[in-house]
Amino acid sequence: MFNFALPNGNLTLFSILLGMEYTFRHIEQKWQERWKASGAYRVSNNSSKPKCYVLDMFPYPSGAGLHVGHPLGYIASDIYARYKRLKGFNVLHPMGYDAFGLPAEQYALETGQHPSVTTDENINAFRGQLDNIGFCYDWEREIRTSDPGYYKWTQHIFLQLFDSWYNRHAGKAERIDVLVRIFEQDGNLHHECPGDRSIRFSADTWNEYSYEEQQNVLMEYRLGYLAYAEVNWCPALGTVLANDEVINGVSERGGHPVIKKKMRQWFLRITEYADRLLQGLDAVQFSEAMKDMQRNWIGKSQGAEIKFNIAGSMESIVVYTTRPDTIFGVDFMVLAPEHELVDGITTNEQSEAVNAYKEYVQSRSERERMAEVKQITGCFTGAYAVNPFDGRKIPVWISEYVLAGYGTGAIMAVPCGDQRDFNFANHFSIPITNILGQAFSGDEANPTKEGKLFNSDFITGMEMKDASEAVMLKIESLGIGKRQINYKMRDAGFSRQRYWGEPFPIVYRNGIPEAMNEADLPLELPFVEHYKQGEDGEGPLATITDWVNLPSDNGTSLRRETNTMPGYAGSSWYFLRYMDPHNGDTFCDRRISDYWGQVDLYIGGTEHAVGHLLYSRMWTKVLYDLGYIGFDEPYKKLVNQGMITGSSRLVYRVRGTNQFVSAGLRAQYDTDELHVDVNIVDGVELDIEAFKKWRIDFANAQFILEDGKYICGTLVEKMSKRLFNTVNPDVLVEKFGADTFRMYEMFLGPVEQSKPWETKGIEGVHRFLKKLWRLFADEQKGLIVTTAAPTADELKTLHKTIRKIDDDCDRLSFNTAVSSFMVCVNELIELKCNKKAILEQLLVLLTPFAPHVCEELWETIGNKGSILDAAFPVFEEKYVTESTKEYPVSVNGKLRTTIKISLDASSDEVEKIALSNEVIQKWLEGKDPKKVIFVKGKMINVVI
RNA sequence: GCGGAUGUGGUGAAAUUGGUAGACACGCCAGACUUAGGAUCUGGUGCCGCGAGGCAUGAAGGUUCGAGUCCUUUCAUCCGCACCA
Repeated sequence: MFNFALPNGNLTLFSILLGMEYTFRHIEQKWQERWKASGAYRVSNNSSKPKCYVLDMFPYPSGAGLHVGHPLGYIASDIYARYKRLKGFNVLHPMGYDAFGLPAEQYALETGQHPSVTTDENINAFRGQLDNIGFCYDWEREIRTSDPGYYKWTQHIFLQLFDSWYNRHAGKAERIDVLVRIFEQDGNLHHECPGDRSIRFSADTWNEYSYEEQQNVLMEYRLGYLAYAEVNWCPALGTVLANDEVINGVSERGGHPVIKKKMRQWFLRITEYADRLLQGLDAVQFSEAMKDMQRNWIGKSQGAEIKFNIAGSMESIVVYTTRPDTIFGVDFMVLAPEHELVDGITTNEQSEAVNAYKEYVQSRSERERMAEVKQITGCFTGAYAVNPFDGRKIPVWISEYVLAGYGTGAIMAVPCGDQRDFNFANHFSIPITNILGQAFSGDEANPTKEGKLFNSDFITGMEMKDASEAVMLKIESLGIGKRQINYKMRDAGFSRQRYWGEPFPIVYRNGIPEAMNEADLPLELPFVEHYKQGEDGEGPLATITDWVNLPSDNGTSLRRETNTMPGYAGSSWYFLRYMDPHNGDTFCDRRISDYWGQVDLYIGGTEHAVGHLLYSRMWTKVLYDLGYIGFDEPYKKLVNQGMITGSSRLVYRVRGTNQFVSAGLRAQYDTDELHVDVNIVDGVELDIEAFKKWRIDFANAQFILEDGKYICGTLVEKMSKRLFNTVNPDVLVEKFGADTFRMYEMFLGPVEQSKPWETKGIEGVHRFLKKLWRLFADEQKGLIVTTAAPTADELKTLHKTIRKIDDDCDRLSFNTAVSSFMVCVNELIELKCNKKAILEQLLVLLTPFAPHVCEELWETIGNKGSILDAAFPVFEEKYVTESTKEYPVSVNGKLRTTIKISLDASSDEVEKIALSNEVIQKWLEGKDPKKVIFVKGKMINVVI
């Protein structure tokens, strides 16, 4: 009885669904189950289609779960992945978890629960929330950095770093045994030691070195190496603290003092890659802002190292300066308080003051040291350095604004050209030499790099740029210094005195680190009873003595490394593992990484601008150099999603009472401001009953209302549980559906832009989907789609939309895409269009955004196969071409009227029409126009 | 301190190449339908002005026939800064 067509082409034969309603939850669950059962999102590594790799920065599964800010980037990448699939690409779109980290360990310290247990729980909760939103991830490729099957390969790659050095001549990483052969033949004469430039040795010397001496030298070359560095040590807590956990020099928990403590730790020699990391930026599509941040972080500068002798001493100080031309303006010298020469040059009279100052600096964080401007601190050492050019004696100071890690840890201060030096000189009454002539006012420094020098001996009268070169040549000829390129970037600290991270696959044999046998990987993280740190700042692993100490045969001591790797270890290469996640033989088969290649689109937060991105770029370059992969930049295109801030709601309690006054009336009372859960506020109107139930102490609250309502105050701030302004996506999905939620997140604004969350507007998007639904179905009549031929207007609407959506998706401009869908549906309603030919194309366009409802309607109107693999509609110009244009006509640039004119009209004709227009006539007041500007298809401007 | 981003109606925003500022929504106002409405539909809505018109894209200048868009100066807010992830 169903196989007859009605004469009017109406498809009501399908309308067994009489009373068809948009039951979004039912539809979404149905399709999520079907897609799962059919493996709709499974991705093959073998395909004749072009590939596209769309990646999200994977989340750290925190206990707080997802709030609406998290999925913003995931939704954008999901839409893009689905769009590319419709466009005929084989799309890799995976997801996983950055599962090692401090919060889980902190939680374990507090509750005794093992981090692996809480991490699993958190991951399950995250997964539930992610699934709810309907992402097209291929979950068979899921990775977790804390999974031994994953971190086995993190350890493996670390060993490759340990086993490599950077050959500056070849410009790439090479194996350490290559270096050993070089040393055996030539010593290190042609390969300056990156760790310590003073290390020089010939082949003979090398061959005479003991094993230990050789290993020590090699350590100065390795890309993964050991060195000493300071950590935040909190004696009261017996713990090393993250910067995060230190606030104003004391521990966040308990407020105990924190001091710097030197410890032997692992580092990655990322500085060897500084130049390639800079150059690589030219070949990738990151925002200029992002590239600038990375360039700034790398901080390449060209300058000179100049040696100053200390008067009356055998010591000399090497300073680094980018302005050798200012050498005659040097009025004092500043050493970092940690500089190794400080104690040696300090005079007896000053030693007490210097020691006191050094103690003060010990308590200061690096950021405080750099940011402090109001308070100028420093201490004179009593020593004087001698300017190598004019023999002038200049005082040597120490101050916290000079950092030990940058340059040589010593600067020559030129107060007339550098504001910080100027302030310092002023504060300590150090006389200032003027080498800038009129350009220096005496009131502030002038940091100009253009102009002639005064009062500068042999470079007086020279342009600064030329003077720089002249001084450089002189320094070199005198042998008191050399040209030097410096980087602000430092080698990356790679040790954490923590439990919940990757153990290092390193064993110390009599104190000398050795790589573990690859066959013994992974070195699994052992279970511990407690998460307290070992003695002297060692990680918790140090407390498991029978794990740390290995049995040894011939009296040698064998001890494991007790630190673990930092959070960014696992995330530095995870994009490779997704390609080949189950491979037990290698971290990623070369053929497979050759197929997938670079990540085509990487979406994540700007907070990773420097750290994670630089580290993973470096790892990629190393793996490329060593021949494991065929490309040396991991991410071809990077987009940073903006942060969604919370929009908090405030209530005003009259001080000392349990009475709450509405926002508009609060000025009349003395009130305290309280954050209220945004989920019990509709817009700004408080749900009073829900409020009373929210917390026991509000059960008997009284209210002073305006117009019968309680209106809340609003405040935009960070989204955080503490401020009761988090919104759980689950709640919105339940109420409006995943499709609405996805589209609303996109509708909020450009993906890259930060914006406050406002739940209220979601109804507009939900209304849109209901309107879309009603193009297909009527609640009484059921399905109303017809097979009638579309009209020109309908085709025009459709094709305008195809062009816009295609373009917007390509540019990731999803907010404007959603608007275009709304415009399209509004127009189709206006046209009363229920035609299958139009609507099914619209469904394909929309399916990346609202996959569930589109699949449902796709099936309902009788299509076979999933809409996920439909072909993206093809735009045809002929349906949208116009013959006339309503031109805006301005007089002197101000819009006065619009006139409809044929697009074929010549400029003479257009001018005639415009000038004869009565509105324009009025403005002309009988005069002749000076000129008429006509831009075809755009506008007309009459200049009087 | 250094670096980055953002300022457009009551709100989120649009304006892709210098060419009709405020599309699309939220909210608000008025109306229709309804037993009902937190459903649906229709109309209106930047500000000032009765109107003609004027004023409007953080502020001040500039370039241009024409500036939200380009240039200079400036103010405000937010974010990052190496052990949070």
